[in-house]
Amino acid sequence: MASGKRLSRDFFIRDVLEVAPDLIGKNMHIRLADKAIGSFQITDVEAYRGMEDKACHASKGRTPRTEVMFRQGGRLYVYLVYGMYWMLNVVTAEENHPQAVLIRGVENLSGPGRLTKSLGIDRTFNGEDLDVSERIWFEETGVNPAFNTGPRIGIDYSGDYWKTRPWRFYV
DNA sequence: TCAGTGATTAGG
DNA sequence: CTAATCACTGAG
Repeated sequence: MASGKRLSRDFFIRDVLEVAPDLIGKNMHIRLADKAIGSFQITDVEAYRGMEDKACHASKGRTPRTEVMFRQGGRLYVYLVYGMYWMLNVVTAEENHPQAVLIRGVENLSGPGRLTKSLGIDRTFNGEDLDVSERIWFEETGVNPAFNTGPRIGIDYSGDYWKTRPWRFYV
């Protein structure tokens, strides 16, 4: 597939368990504080899948915070955790299928909280449309790095079944 | 191992 | 209104 092409809505309107591993090796482009566009290859993601997934915020139903996850895929879901860290997620699937991919890391930036802090991602990115945004989007690269799978991080509260789903994908 | 930090949510 | 919870990080 050609590189340098923006991933359009159709890429994200698929099941999160297809989209999440597919994002490994793709480039995230973002307008930085100095106005330059940075390009970062994605290395670490997690899938959160619907209302039945007890680790997914949408499992508690539709709330103001989770509203964007219920929309059609291709937008960002950004929220604050522990009063300090913004988490960057990409909404996937069709409308009313609340799913999202947490971007845990990109090349040279490990950890979801450190990533957003470094790149200047905050609440203003919540709901951003990845089809048309001029400050953040994803691009095809043509590379498909080998990756590992494992349980998701920081969701011990979700019970034995959900906390052991191997829905983390990382290089 | 554990405190920091404040938005979000359920409940009274 | 109160209080619990939290998809994390860095210090010790």
